[in-house]
Amino acid sequence: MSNQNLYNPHVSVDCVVFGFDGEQLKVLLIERSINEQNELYNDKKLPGSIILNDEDLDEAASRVLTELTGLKNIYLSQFRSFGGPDRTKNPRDILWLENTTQLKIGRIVTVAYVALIKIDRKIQVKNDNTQANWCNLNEVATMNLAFDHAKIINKGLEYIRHNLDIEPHLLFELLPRKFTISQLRSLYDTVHQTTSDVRNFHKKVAQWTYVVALDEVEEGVPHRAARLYKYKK
Amino acid sequence: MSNQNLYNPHVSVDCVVFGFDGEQLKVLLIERSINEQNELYNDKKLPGSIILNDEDLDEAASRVLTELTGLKNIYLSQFRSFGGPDRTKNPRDILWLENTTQLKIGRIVTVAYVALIKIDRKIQVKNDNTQANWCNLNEVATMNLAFDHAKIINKGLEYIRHNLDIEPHLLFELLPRKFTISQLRSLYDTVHQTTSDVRNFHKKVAQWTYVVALDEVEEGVPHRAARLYKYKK
DNA sequence: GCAAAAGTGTTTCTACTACACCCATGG
DNA sequence: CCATGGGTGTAGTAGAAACACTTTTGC
Repeated sequence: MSNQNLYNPHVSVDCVVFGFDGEQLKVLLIERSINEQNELYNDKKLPGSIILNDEDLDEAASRVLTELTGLKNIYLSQFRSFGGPDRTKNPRDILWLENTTQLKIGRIVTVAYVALIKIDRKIQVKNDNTQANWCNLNEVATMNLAFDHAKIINKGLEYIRHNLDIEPHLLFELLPRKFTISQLRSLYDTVHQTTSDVRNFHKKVAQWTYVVALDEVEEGVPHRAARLYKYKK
Repeated sequence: MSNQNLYNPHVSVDCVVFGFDGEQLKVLLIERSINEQNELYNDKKLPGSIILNDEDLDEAASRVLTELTGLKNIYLSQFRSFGGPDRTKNPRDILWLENTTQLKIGRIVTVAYVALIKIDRKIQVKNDNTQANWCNLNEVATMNLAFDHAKIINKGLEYIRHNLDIEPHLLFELLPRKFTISQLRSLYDTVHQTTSDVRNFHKKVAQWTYVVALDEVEEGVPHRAARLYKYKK
């Protein structure tokens, strides 16, 4: 990526990529190494990028995800921008920025997106020396994160919590194409921070016209196999 | 405002300022004149500004409102950023930008805020040659607006529609300190695009502990005077 | 006394809650 | 045959919706 492709080094996008492993929510983070006085310092950051010339914000976020995962058509929603002057106060972050962009950086305003992906889709990191990992959300607080990325993750989580009430279809972006009611309930309860009654939840889902039963059941489980459902329209 | 105060001319804030006149929602727009080939061209724009050095996004939006209205402690909430490369494709907008900032401008990413103010508060425009007017929301579609400001206003309206369900207190930012249940219902229905039943609405409000009745009634009306209420806490 | 808006209760329906047992399957 | 999770119905409660007449006041 050559410098003249860059729009300007003052605006970036960052993506909070959520996944669900059947038990808890995960977030996709990039390993970052900084060579500081000949000592390697490791931490994590959100996938993100400076905005390219002639690129819309949404396009930039979409590009970041495609470069990172090899996937297209990922659910993406802008939720907030962060631009405090103290975002880039940490000397390690400044060092990393200047090494990465080869430019002198003042501060960066970043536009943050939430992305939802099915964790079973195999992620193929295109970029050679980039490593991405799924991290448990409740461990994020104890990890070292670049810039204000911990804050961004929290705001992103708040955002999907609010929006699942309005747009319940967001749930299905996180589930496999064929899923059981248990999986759906587990995800629903994780996001809503509730514990639903099994029977009441079945009734609720039965009224969701966009969840349809398949003539299939799950396989390879050491107990009665659950019916599979899919999301429609 | 001297140029070295400016952060950089690539990031701005714009404020969608809503008011309520008792009948409908209004938005505060700035008159803009552009001298184009010795002909004056007039249109309107949202109040906004480039971000200053060492200024947080929220601070910038707050400053814009204080400079414009003379008021402090206005409800403000960031809702979305706009950064499409075609935002600054209109030659008139480019001309205006260069005249205003005295800088060569590529494109601008703007962070948009919603502000809610009581329309009875007298607005004192500080800036000499700036004129601000309350415009009816349903006339916005037919007016000439700078940049993508029409789109920003629509997204801002969507935002408060969603958020009034979650934070009903937002309503009181738009009403006078003392208000009648009718005024509250009228505003509620305008924002929700509903027509509430009068009795049911009274019952609903009676359960809102943060709406308290005063020992006062409205004055100067040619019919039975309505009781006044205030918002508490 | 009339025009104009304020204020007030009851019934119905709907949506959510609580709660316990039998079923199918693999080992 | 047993351990594990899958699947089902009913009764009670609380919140939303429908609906019409009397009251107060200025003119």
